[in-house]
Amino acid sequence: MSHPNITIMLVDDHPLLRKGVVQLIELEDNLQVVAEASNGEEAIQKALEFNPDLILLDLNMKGLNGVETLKSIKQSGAQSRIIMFTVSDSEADVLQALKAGVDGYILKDSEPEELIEHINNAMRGDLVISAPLTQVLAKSLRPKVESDSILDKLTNREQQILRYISQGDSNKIIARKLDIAESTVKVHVKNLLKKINLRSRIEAALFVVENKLF
Amino acid sequence: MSHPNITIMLVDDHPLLRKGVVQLIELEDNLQVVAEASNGEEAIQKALEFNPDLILLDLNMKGLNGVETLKSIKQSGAQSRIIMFTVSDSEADVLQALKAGVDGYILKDSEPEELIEHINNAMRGDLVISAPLTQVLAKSLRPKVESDSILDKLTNREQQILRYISQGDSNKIIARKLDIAESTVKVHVKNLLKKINLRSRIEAALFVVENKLF
DNA sequence: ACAAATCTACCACCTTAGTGGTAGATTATT
DNA sequence: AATAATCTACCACTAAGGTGGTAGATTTGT
Repeated sequence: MSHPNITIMLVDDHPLLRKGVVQLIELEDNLQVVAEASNGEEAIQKALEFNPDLILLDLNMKGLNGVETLKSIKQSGAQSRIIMFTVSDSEADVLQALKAGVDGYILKDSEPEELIEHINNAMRGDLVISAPLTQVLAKSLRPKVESDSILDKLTNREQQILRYISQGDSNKIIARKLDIAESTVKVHVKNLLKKINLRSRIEAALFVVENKLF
Repeated sequence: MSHPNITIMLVDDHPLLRKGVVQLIELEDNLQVVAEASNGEEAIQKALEFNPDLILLDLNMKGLNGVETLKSIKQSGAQSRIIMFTVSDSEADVLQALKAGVDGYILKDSEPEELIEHINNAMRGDLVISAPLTQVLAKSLRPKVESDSILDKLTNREQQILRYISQGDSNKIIARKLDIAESTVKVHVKNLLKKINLRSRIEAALFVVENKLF
């Protein structure tokens, strides 16, 4: 099954944990730990030296943290797939890692079989994520509840115009689309900015997308 | 354990499936199906009539689809928690439902015990999502690969300024932050807009957040 | 050491955005 | 029927954004 002989580098500042994972991995015929590192700098250097197929990277390390290390390794041109292997299920950590382009995010409290399965899936090209993170991810995609009330403050016309602003339209273009005068558009923009207490249409546009208002 | 006596409405256009789910649910002491509907319109009406604690809503129905029905029920002021119960694991469907504010998204091929557990968790206030959707959600949070190459076209300074633009800063403020003249900032803005072929800083800001560039 | 790219700065000019005010027409609300 | 809110429109003015050009200083690559 799965990939023939996958080479792996382990990055974690706890020797005991590395030992455990190595033992687990070496039980699999097709998996082989070819390098270990105990911090980010070492990881970056060894990634180039050993060019492993896959890197299991701890998130919380002294010195360079996981995300910084990840970015460096990616930038260095190494072809390794990189998986975060960490205890943190905090939204910020998960999102940061995803945005930095990890190929997987696995929690350390996963079952051993799960870890092995995830490794194999990652080498198949999947983006692997520990199942318990589903909630975390879903939440970050949801609109904030509070922001609804802000929309309520705006009249229909203002909401409509805010929608166009958040698409990057200029006042002139909005006027054309709504078939009203540009001066009228300006009035609405002025009023809606005041209502939601923002200083410019850019802030308004960013506000819309960040809060997923529409 | 968990909630005492949860009232549930089932919405699905397949009578057989409803039958099966009803039987499953009625096995639980604290769960009770108080209403069924076979389409969106009926669901909206009965949501108000029976005011169930929880609504299991099919996504693909004739007439009003699940998301539209969801929005209507929410707007009508019903207090019910609403869970999508569907076969679709497509990214578009999941995201649409989340943005519309569902309280859960459960796949129909879940194990019966899972469904029961999800229902109870949802009533505790959790956002419940079937585990197999983790990948789907994670992917939608990732930056698009192609957009990296666009960043490569920009010089360091231009990237830096684009970052500020995407935070809503004006040229004047950017100049202050970088301790350079506003006229210089304008030069960089002019050049970066030309390079990524956009017409205004708003489009640039939106481009950044939509592609999760930083 | 030289060329190319980048960063800096200024200028003039035009466009777009935002503010303050007035004011008529339409739509809800009471 | 009367009031309030909203939508429409215009004006004048200030601020901010964007374009085109020139040009010196610095960094990078060869």
